[in-house]
Amino acid sequence: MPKKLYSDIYDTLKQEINKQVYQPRNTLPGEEELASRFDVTRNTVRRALKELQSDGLVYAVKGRGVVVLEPIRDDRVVFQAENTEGFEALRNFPQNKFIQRLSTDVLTFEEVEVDEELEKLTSFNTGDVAYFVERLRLFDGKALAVDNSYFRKSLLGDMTREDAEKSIYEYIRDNGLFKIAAERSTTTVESATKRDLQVLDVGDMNCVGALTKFVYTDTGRLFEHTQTRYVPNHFSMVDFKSF
Amino acid sequence: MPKKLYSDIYDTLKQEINKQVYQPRNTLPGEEELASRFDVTRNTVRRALKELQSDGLVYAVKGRGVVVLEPIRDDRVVFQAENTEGFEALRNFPQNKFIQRLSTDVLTFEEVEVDEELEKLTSFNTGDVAYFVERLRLFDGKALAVDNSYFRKSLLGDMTREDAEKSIYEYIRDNGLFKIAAERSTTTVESATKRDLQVLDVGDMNCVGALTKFVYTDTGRLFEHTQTRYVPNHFSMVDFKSF
DNA sequence: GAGTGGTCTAGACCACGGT
DNA sequence: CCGTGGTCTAGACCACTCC
Repeated sequence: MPKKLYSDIYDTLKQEINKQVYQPRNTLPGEEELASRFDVTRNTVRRALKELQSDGLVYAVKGRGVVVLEPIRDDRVVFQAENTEGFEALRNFPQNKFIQRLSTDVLTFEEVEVDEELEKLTSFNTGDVAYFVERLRLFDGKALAVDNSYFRKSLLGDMTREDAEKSIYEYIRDNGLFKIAAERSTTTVESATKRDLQVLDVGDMNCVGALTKFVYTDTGRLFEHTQTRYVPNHFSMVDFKSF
Repeated sequence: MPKKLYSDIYDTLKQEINKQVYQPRNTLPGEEELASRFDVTRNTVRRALKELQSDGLVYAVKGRGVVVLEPIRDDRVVFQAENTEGFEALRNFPQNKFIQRLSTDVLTFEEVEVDEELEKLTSFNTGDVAYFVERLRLFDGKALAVDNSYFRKSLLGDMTREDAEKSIYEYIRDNGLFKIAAERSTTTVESATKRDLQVLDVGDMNCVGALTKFVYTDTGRLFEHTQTRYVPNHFSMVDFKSF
């Protein structure tokens, strides 16, 4: 039944850490010992441990062992875990209690040809045709974010405004076009533009957070460029690095 | 001479991708073929490929191959690559042309006892003694960021204001106290506080970017909590995810 | 010196994509 | 079907930390 051994081990150890079977600042049992406990090779155990480390739960030190890190209390509010994933993902998040309070307005939907300026922004090629979609994201009717997206038409075929109003990712799946492989994003804080002030409920804030995202298909093609501009005080983005 | 085979392979392939020996949207040679080329096992090749993937250069698809992703043009300005690493790291960045234009002012240096409120913020334990350090980061004399840091005293021993004025990380290294293992950070956009307006050159902006960072020692102890508050339009943070 | 994680080899079988 | 990457085994040797 266990399809992937290492992810079973990962789950088990993660639970045990949360239940304090292994306590912060102590080390886990050695890799050899875990290997015999789960009846797998050391390599498989190592793989699970690596995943725990990239989650920020443990940290391995040569010659000492795998140390359980002290936990961090975090009582963030709206939009905690989400992030570079966009609203589509947010709404499908099972743990998300806010789904019903979220909605989307498609403000703009049009075809544009990529010129030099747009090439600089999107990294698409000059001459490409792209869909430009501007979507307003509402929470309890408040306009908290706006997505400015460009999609390469050559990869999407003929898409309609109605498709965009539902979910573009759903459209891609339903038509079996391709799979999403990866995304690269950068986060900044910027002055609010006139358009921001027009469409977003920024209150008396005069700047916005900006999340710029490039998305790849599984054939290596850059297919989407989205800049999400959002009202301060409502979003957060988490990260973990080990050295 | 090659200490780590996989990182040699990683370097080689990375160069070849940049030189367009392997072009965007094409696949790399198969893992087996690369293994025989570099005269290593497939596992070792896979390790190098995994690293390339986490850099966002390639993406592996089962049954098809390892695809080279189309590159992204990016002409960001000040403080490009840096980020959750803090100013210490920024200044030691070899490629950084701005070093000489950067400086730090220690505004506050004091010992505090952790109470309940501070425990909520820092995840330190009530009753701990911590150093509170407020450092202003200047670029060409302009105050672009302020760091509010708490360090657990029990891990640092007797540190002076002078140590903080140089570099706390240097202090830790020189005294052989411990190694930095990992850090967890969250990024948000927040309203500017009175203090922000006092010390930062925000101009007419009324909000700031906030980067909250928890840092661990290699024995698993949470030892630093820093919130960097920075002026809009000068910073960016990059990220890459694959699915 | 004993025990830990880090690197690497040489095999094997499977799931998936394209033909 | 064949070739691809994904998972896993069963060993080996090394570098490091701690006692």
